[in-house]
Amino acid sequence: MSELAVKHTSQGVRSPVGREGVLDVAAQLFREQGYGSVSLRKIAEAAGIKAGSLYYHFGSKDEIVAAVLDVGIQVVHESMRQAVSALPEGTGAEASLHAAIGAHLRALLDVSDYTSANVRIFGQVPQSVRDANLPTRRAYEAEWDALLSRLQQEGALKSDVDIRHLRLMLIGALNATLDWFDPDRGSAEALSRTYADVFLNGILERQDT
Amino acid sequence: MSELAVKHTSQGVRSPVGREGVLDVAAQLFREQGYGSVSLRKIAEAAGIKAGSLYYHFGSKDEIVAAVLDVGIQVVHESMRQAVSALPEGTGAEASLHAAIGAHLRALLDVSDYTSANVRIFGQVPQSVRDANLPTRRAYEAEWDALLSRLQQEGALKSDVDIRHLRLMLIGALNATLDWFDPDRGSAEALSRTYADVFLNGILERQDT
DNA sequence: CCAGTTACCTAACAGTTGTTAGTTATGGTG
DNA sequence: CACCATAACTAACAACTGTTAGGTAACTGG
Repeated sequence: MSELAVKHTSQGVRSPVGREGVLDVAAQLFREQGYGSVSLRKIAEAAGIKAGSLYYHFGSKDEIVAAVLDVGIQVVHESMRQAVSALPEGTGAEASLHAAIGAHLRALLDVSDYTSANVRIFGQVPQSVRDANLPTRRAYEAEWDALLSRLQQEGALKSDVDIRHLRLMLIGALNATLDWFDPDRGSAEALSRTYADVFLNGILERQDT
Repeated sequence: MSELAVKHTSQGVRSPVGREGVLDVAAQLFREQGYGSVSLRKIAEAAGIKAGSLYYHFGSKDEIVAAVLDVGIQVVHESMRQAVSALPEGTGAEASLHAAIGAHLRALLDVSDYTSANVRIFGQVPQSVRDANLPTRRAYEAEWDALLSRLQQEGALKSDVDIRHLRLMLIGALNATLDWFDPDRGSAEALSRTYADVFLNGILERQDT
């Protein structure tokens, strides 16, 4: 069930688990159980190999978790970048933000064990591992800041909101969904509509229209 | 430095660390380092006693962390409940929500190691410990739902927003501040103003006033 | 002054952890 | 066929984990 193990292709060729197989399994375990309670022996067992064998592919546990963290950001970054740049030129602020929010939530909730593992365990890993992940994170944050700044300069966003602050609030709120989101009770799609609406228009009843 | 240890009062009476001293120290360590990397020996050392002695006050490590988690919610619950009920009758939705948000953020960022420890480690502790903390959590969540429902029934909040959803989004965004908030770069007070404004009015530029 | 309670200490246990060294089986290449 | 890189395996290590049993010093009520 949980064994990737040694599969045989149609040619009868022994197909090794390999570095990627280990990372896939590690990302899934980290997402499900957090950092502290996932030992190298658990990762190895789920991958269908023995603990010592992990050291053929990686130099340490830190190296494994660092790789998972980096891929996690890269996936959501690429997803968000692409979603926004695919929009027709002159797209309004509402649609742009909605696209970015949707991409982030889909990567987090639907698509990637790596991204959800990153959000889940980043606060649990050793300082050195966190530091190693920082450059990748900063690149993603810069992408958001660029989008928000652009919208603000176009006059679509209030001029008095601090961009960094807004980004922290937004991504913080999105990432928090990981703690309670249940795919059986709603889609990431629907969620992103709700979030975009609240952030753009607020929750106060108004007498315009 | 980090030793509570055995202090002497003015009468020369030996004052023990005691159950509360242990919990105080444990809450601080959990807040700073997370759950997994705080061992009983670390807690004991920081409290100025030996690891085995912890079992005089507690039956297990789970019992310690469970106590920390419960107190954490109780503190923020009491803080929020009191802030809202202290408002003059007939206070508007904006002021009410601002008070509740401010109370939550102050407990989280200024006041309590217990509350911040709860937010930080809840996702890291064993399932059984999480379950034990659930009733206390639910009571706090119910307090928020009551407030939001009241405001919605008064017509102050849009009628189409789901209360549970809104509460999850709001508390999620507030708790996420723990990951980046720096008391040297701003106050919890100022933060709560920003958050209340964004949630109530949104970030879109409008042409009213 | 004695008995009892409170709050600690000492020393050890069994299990788990990340990690290492040395070995082995497989499949492609000259 | 011989050679070699790849990708595993086995077995052990020292350190650390939560936990337990039994002992001890100090203060308190009778």
